[in-house]
Amino acid sequence: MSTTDVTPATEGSREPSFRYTPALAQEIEQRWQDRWEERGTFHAANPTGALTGPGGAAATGSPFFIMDMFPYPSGAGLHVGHPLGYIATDVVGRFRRMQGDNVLHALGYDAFGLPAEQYAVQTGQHPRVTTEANIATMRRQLRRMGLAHDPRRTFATIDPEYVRWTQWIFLQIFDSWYDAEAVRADGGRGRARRISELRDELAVGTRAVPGYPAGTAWAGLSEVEQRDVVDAQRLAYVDESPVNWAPGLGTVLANEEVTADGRSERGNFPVFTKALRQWKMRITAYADRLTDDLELIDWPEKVKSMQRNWIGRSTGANVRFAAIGGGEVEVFTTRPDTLFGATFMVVSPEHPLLDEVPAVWPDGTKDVWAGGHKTPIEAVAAYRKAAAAKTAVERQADAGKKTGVFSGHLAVNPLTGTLIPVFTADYVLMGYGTGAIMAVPGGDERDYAFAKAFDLPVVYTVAPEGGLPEGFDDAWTGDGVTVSSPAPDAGDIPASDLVLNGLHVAEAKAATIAWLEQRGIGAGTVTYRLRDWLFSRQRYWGEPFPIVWDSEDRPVAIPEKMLPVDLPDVPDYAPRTFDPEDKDSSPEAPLGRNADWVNVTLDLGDGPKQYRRDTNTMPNWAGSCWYYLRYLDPTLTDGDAAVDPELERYWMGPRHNATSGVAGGVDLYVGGVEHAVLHLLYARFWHKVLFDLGFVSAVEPFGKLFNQGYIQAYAFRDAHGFPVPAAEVEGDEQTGWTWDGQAVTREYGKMGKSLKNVVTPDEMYEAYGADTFRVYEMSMGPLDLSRPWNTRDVVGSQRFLQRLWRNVVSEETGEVTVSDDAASTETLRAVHRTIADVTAEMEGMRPNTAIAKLITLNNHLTGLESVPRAAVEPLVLMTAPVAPHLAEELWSRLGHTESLAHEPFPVADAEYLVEDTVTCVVQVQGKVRGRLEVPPSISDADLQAAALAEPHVVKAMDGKPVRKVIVRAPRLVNIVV
RNA sequence: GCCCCGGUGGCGGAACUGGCAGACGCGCCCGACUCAAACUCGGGUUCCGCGAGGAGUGUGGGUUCGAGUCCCACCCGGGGCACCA
Repeated sequence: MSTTDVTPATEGSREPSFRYTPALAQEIEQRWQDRWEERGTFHAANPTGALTGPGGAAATGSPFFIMDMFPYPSGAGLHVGHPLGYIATDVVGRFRRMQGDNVLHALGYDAFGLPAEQYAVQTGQHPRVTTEANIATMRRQLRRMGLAHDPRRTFATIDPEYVRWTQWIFLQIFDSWYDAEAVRADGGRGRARRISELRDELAVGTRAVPGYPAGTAWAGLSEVEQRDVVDAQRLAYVDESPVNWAPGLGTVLANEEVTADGRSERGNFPVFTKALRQWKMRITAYADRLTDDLELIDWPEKVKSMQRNWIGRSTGANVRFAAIGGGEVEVFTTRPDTLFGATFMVVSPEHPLLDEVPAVWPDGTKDVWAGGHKTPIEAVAAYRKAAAAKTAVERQADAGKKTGVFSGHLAVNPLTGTLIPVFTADYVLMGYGTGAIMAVPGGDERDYAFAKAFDLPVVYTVAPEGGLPEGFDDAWTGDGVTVSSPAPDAGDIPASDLVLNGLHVAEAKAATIAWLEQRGIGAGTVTYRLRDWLFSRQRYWGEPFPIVWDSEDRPVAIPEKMLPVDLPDVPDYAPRTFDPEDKDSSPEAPLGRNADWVNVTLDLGDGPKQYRRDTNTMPNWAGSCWYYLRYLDPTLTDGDAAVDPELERYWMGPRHNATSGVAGGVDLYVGGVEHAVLHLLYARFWHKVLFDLGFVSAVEPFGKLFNQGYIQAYAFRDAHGFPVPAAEVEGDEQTGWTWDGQAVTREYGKMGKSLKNVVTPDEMYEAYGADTFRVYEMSMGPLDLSRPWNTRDVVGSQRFLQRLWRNVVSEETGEVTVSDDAASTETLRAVHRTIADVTAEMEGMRPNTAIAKLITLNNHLTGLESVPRAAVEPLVLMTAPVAPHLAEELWSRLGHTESLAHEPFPVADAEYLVEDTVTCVVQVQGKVRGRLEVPPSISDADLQAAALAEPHVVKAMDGKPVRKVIVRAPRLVNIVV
């Protein structure tokens, strides 16, 4: 290309004709974007198949798979905060490509889901129409940013060919069960196996029939009974159980989509617990692996701990307490060692023990226990009714207040033989553990509060930190971690043959569990907070289930050949919503509105039969659970699996030399922290099922995860509290802020239309160009930190690029001004120092400091009489990841005909990294008093002598004798007097 | 309440394993160019002090020859979890 095809910046001013202005930047940027696309510059080469590199090139270099959390194409459009992560991954990807890696980077669209559907309902257009329009807008905005994506590998989760594979994966999960004993490929125990293998084992009798008495013969069951047994084992199953129902949304939700205060994450509607027949996924079978394998991956500790908390594994013991009058109550406790102190029990209001209670209050019932009721039957019925009527919100609000009532049941503490009362109270949840607890008020705050409220005895069994409470004898020798049997005067507790005195908690737990197991009244066990994933939604805009229901009302898989099951045209795709508070309402699926679609005659292998289609759709998490696999080969339309195993092994297989390490997976996955327990947990679960079934070789889908921060913005409000356009506000921190002559107040937070503080990428392209925008976003601060957007500051990035341009091209003539004379040693040192630093900063994903070093070098070149080629070419190459268009343009003007995208990143020459002299700091009493220019190789003794002779140092020592000298040659000497 | 981050100039932020605090940028000040302004370019810019010098990384203690960095206690800000036995 020549220099003459550049449009000079005119604007009617006397600005130099060839200055790097926004207009010139835009021209350069669009030209290079077109060129990249024409040449396929960023095509990533697969090791096999049709997807080759630029010009049909084969795959070379180490595979590096980099990914963003793909966007949701909302109608609102992008603001400058959205692309931060995309620019960051682009910078990393471009850097790695220049280092010789085979970089796979593309972007798809997560396009099913509630907001798209709501937007469509509002605008009266079909969601497919609005969604595709939104995707087109977003593609345009993102292309204009110059992202080095492989354009052949983009897709949307709503594409029929994508839906086909989403449904296919569902069917794999449906066709699997979890064998906790089976050995899997990575050596651990427990994996998904095919349903056919379960049937075979049941048929030959090597596996007992679950849910039936031991010895039940499989052949003795009817066909329907057999199907029910098998269906109950599937990893995707239908189950009637209490689920989260949001009438205001018109759909049921997963636990992960409900906030702590009992509202829907989307829309903030109240959520009620309602028993409904719904699809679930058996994610609980993977609870241990989902916890343990966090150790294998390079993720932020914060996200790992959020997942650990969500899964909530706790180890302890189940203990059976015999109830008076027959039966028993099993409890779960994490502290079996405190069994001595269990002075009462509490069961959840939903606990089956309460279905039968004594007719009269037993002897010893205190008035406060009975709650004013004449009989336990009356008391328990009243309490259960009240508890059932409580909403999650009320229950949350009452947390801490202890309510409950005595059930009339008495049980025996197996360790002490003491009779203890069984209460029911809503602080015990049916959904956790066994729905019953042994209450140890001496060790548990909640139990203590309950004991105080109901006048129950308190027995301490563990020495608290900071000394012994009154009433304890010398058995308490510990420092807060010893346990003991209760002190002799702690209550009417008979002695036991289990003595824990003096043991540490862990030892005491183990001893108690051994004692319980020996007597067959308890066992060590593990409990999880995680519940199975509620997978069906009563919405239109999602993947239909590839399931039909037969005449026996049992689910039947649609054969793979018949996929995808497309969304039907329905008269009305709006969800059936209800009064948000109407908890008696029931979900109604929009897909049920098309009877012709629902009722079908299909030949599923045994002749044409009548079926009813499942009318649920999948949650929008389904599409994001496997999209990383789709990038590997988005053209795959048929075959036996959603991804070619060879491609998966190449891009994602376990490898020790990549950041993803032994677990394999995507090498770098960048996105917001908001998906810590939703998308990231669900995707790991699906991936592990696919691993068990042999479709993928990586143990984990995402080897390295990075959470980028958010770009936030200032918003301004007038005296009435109404937001005013932030762009028109004047003033600063000192003077205060005004808009249209009136004082306004400033606040800091999100960017949004309602706050009138949105800045769009399009505005940035127009006013500065994409490169300046990219450099600004990357130089604002560390990538994982949230920071405020300040349009005022963008000019700094523009000046940097302008100066870089001027170091190569004359603003007056447009001629390249670079000198081919040799560069000075000083300049070469600056260049190679910068190469070393920038490489390190880029490898550490710190573009902000990398840019600072680039600017420093550029400023150095600016000060030279003429800019040597040997200095500016490395600088241009190093700038390419952050400002690719300008770098390409300069590279081309410097006489290179190929794109620099695949040009090797500069490598520092060690010769120029050593200095002739270094500055040695001389401290007296730790304060800097003098400086010495010394050779780097100076000996400790020479340096000490020089330091002690330095005039400022001598003065500071003030004639005092030297007590000690610390020498860290060649950088530092500290003299102690 | 528990857990995890963070607190450095007027602002965004630098500072590798403890070793010159404030890189780079914004803003501001001074100067050059200009009739003038903008742009651009050069210089300065932690605070106090004319100066020598002194103080300084949320607060208070500690370890160390030496602490933004390590330890203890506390304050403030952000995030996560929260009656999970």
